[in-house]
Amino acid sequence: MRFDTRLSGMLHVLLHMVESGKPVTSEAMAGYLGTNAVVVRRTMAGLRDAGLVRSEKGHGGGWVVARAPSDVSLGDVYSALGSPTLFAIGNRNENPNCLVEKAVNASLGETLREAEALVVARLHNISLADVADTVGGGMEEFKRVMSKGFKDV
Amino acid sequence: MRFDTRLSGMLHVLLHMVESGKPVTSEAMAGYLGTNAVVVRRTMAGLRDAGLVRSEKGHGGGWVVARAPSDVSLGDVYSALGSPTLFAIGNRNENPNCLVEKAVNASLGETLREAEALVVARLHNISLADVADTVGGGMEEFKRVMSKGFKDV
DNA sequence: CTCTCACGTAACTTTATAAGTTTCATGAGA
DNA sequence: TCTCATGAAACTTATAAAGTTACGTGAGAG
Repeated sequence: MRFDTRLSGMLHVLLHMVESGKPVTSEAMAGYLGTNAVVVRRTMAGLRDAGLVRSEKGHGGGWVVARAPSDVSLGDVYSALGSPTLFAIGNRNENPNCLVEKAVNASLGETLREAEALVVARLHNISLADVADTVGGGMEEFKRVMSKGFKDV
Repeated sequence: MRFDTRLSGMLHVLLHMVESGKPVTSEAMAGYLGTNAVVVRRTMAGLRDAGLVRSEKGHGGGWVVARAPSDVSLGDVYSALGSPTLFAIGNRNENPNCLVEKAVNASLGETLREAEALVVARLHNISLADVADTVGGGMEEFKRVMSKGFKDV
């Protein structure tokens, strides 16, 4: 299975967008991620539909965060991506006739559901602002923007 | 990504092996799983190397569980499979230069590590015997074998 | 008005990996 | 010695994220 890095990637560019304070183009974000602008647009489309970001066409256009960073949780971003499958493992057959397999599914399924609930709860409890606060090193401009509060550009 | 069902599949056949009380062929297990005997052998190889099962060639051969079902945890089986990747999501780049990406990795990584630890702990806390106890419906032979304790065939 | 910038989207290719398949070798017992 | 069963190499298939190509649309700049 190739491993889904959309959440990781989108969080990365969202923080750069907050840092920038002005519209960031798909091309620039593709640069941050070492990927293609089309991949960025495709993935950002979910966040736009969820109201987390807005996009503007033309000169000076690009993407901006549509809410205060303290009001966007990692869980919001995860949901906006369509709540992609969290686990790489799982039950072979979700509706087996075999009683033994049903027992295995129940046991394994319960464990995974618990872990999923934990992850989703944690993600909803961390905001972009929280992550921004943990960015180390001389990011003065970043801290300036954050300390002044978010301006809805 | 195609989703890893080896743990689920192996637990299923292990319980059938316990139920049977005699060697079960790869062919029979492939029947339980709706798959191919070679897939079963390939996957069971890890459990054999970990000492959880033994295999015998020739007439009357097949696979047997090498320990008491109460002494084999789901975590043991997971480890024997090589502790396959648990999550379908993760960080894009584990060793970024970008400070923003480092902050994202730390935040997301911590959440996933916590959930992974929870899953592994839970799996180590459930034995094959525990799962067997939850098998519902008229599995008299199964219960008989379990109540008599495990015979090292 | 038109040129350029930037997003929107469809359609296709690439990549990684579990799963599945084919084939042959080896060893155990009837 | 014939059959059964595992062992293992080598190959194909399936799937979904990621990557690419190509073209359309709307918004400023000049």
